[in-house]
Parts: sequence; structure tokens; C-alpha cells
Amino acid sequence: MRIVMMGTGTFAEPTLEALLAGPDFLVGVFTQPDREGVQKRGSTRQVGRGMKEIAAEKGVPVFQPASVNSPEGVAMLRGLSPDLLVVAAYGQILSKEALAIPTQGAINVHGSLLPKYRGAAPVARAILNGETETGVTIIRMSAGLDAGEMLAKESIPIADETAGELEAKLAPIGSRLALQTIARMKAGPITGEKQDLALVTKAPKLTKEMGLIDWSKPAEQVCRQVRAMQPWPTAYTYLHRPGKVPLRAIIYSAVEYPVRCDPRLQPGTPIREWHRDPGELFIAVAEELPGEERGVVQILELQPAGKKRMTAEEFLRGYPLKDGDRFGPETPI
RNA sequence: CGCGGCGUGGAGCAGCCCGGUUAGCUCGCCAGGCUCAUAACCUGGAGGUCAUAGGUUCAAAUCCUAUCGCCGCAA
Repeated sequence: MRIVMMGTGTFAEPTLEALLAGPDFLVGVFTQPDREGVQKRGSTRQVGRGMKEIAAEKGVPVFQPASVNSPEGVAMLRGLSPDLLVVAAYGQILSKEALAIPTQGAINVHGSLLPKYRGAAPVARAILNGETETGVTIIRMSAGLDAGEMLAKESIPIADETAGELEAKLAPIGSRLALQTIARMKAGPITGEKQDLALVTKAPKLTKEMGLIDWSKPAEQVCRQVRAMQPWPTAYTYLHRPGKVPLRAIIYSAVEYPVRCDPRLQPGTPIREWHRDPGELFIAVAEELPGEERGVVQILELQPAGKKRMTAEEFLRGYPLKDGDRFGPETPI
């Protein structure tokens, strides 16, 4: 069987490697065009070895059209005369015309338990919404975003991973399911399960603004945001100090602290009297569901603008907090 | 030449704009003390070519130039 793979990033790479090691003939790899400057100094996105490099090692031709749906892109694909298309996190929606080229159709490796979380950012969205489990679904590609019938599915629990960590766990599951599905397809026609339209939810791309922390949200929600926004766009906030320019800081790690604090505190206020141990940085957040008491988030790791990533203890030594200091979403002008 | 921040004892920072006393703070480390005890407290100590190279000056961590390195933004 002649296979063409399309994908990008760490989520797609295990599948590419599996296909290269597998029994079928990988005739070409499509990946996104090289982004300018990305390789210069570590991207904000997760980039493993790179699809291009992995494919090149095995002498598999690589194609990077700006759009597969353009006449050029379609021509590239047609020129390979594939039997099957395997897509994982490619980032482009394939046109009907492109999907019609492979004789056996196309399958997609998707990082959620479909029909939930259709779209570009299923892993981060699942964490953000407090799901307790997620998984990988293999679907037959059809018109419509992630709407095809399901051919295989496997779930795993969500613990306290960041989006990047969770994706790294899902990727190998996806590659395994993809190979199994291909093997079944070769054995004969297979039928999948239709997605229940009533259960469909969308997982749109994340934006940079979604990383801005609103300290008036409940503690659990703030912590989920911190995990979901990694490695991109990262959760961030500003430290406001009287007479000083607001300091932007990326929050890398934060946990809910199971104690309530004075309800009169403004959300985002560091609770200094609790900082007995120099490594502890507690922040007051919104009131929990009922009652007036406020929840607390403990920041463990962060990175002030222009500095490297550091522990809360290190941060507090260099930026001792005083009365009137507060974390908040307000941007410097 | 895409934009910006930063390089100060082991860690994190201040000092730099407005050059000039022993380069400071919060920690860590070593020794001793107090204590039933401690991550607490007290005393003493080691540890710094202020990234590097030039320049300006009577005098440079501080001003100017270049180089190297780290980081953020550009999703």
C-alpha cells in the first residue's frame, strides 16, 4: 500500500516513525512550511526532531506547500498516487478534491475522544475544561472538521499533566492505533461508528490572550489554565508594584492550596503573612462556589520577563513583595 | 540586518539614568553559640577580574563602542 503522511510537531512524529518502520511504502510526507526563525532558538511550540528530518533520513520525499488545496498542492499529492492518506495534526483542512485522491481514502489521528473536542486544540481544551479523561480517536476523513466515522479509540486518564506532557502521552497511542487501523483496512473493508452529533463539542485554536490569568476565577480554574496553556501560549500575569513598571511573568507551575483566606483580599493579592517558608508564594483568588471565603493558589515556578525560569523561592529573594504589590491581568500601557 | 530585556561571590536580585567612601540585600555554604528541638534565632568566616575587549576620564559596575552568552516577543 502506498501511503502519504501529513502532519506536524511532536504529536505527528511518532506516527511518522511508526509508518517508516512499518510494512507499507511511505511515498511522501507533507508538513507545514518552515517557519521563519523557529529553529533559531527553540520555538514556543513543541517541536521534536522535526518531520522533515525524520523523513529525510529515510529518503522519503517531503512536501511543504503553503496549502495542500491549492492547484500545486493537489498536483503534488496526485503525483504520488497514494492508496491511503494518514493525517495527524497537519493544521490544514483538506479539500474534497484532495481527499478524493487516495484510492483507499484518508484517516486522521485526533487527540481527543470524539465526538468531543473536534478541532485544533483538543488536548489543551480538555485540560482547561477539567476533563478527567481524554484519548485518541482514529477517524475516516470526510468533509467537515473531524467529523468522519470513528475507526478506533483509546482513552487515558488526565492527572495533572500540562498540555505538552499529555500530548506526548497521546502521540504514541495514536501511532499504534493508526498502524492497527491500516492493518485492518488491508485485510478488508471496515466500517466505523458514526459520531453522535448531540455530543459534538469544538476545540478551537488557542490564542495568546487565553494565557492571561484572571485571578478572580476559582483556584481550580486558574491551575487548569496554567497547565493547559503549556507549552503554548503559556499562562502569564503582571506583578503590579507601586511606583514600578508592571512586571510580566509567565506562570509555569501552580497548585490549588486547600485553605481559604480573608475574603476582603483582592484577587491576585499575595498573602505575605502565609509565606512562612521562603519558598511559598500564595495568591488569593476568587471566592469558591458558595460562601464568601476566597480560595488560594500557590505558585511554584515562574519566569519574570527577561529572566530565566525559576522557583517561587528564588523569585521571592530577588523580588521581595511589599504591601500594595498585587498580581493582576492589567497590562502595562 | 525583525523588536526588546538581561549578564554583579554558589542562587535570585539592588546599585547604573545623576561616574568617586570598605560593591549592598534576601538566601545558600563553612565554623561556633542558644535551644528538648528546628526550615527558627545569635556570632564569626570563606567566596566577586561587577560577561569579555577596547575607549572617554584624575577616577568606570556606573558613560561610549564592539564581541560573546542567556532570555522574552514575533502564534
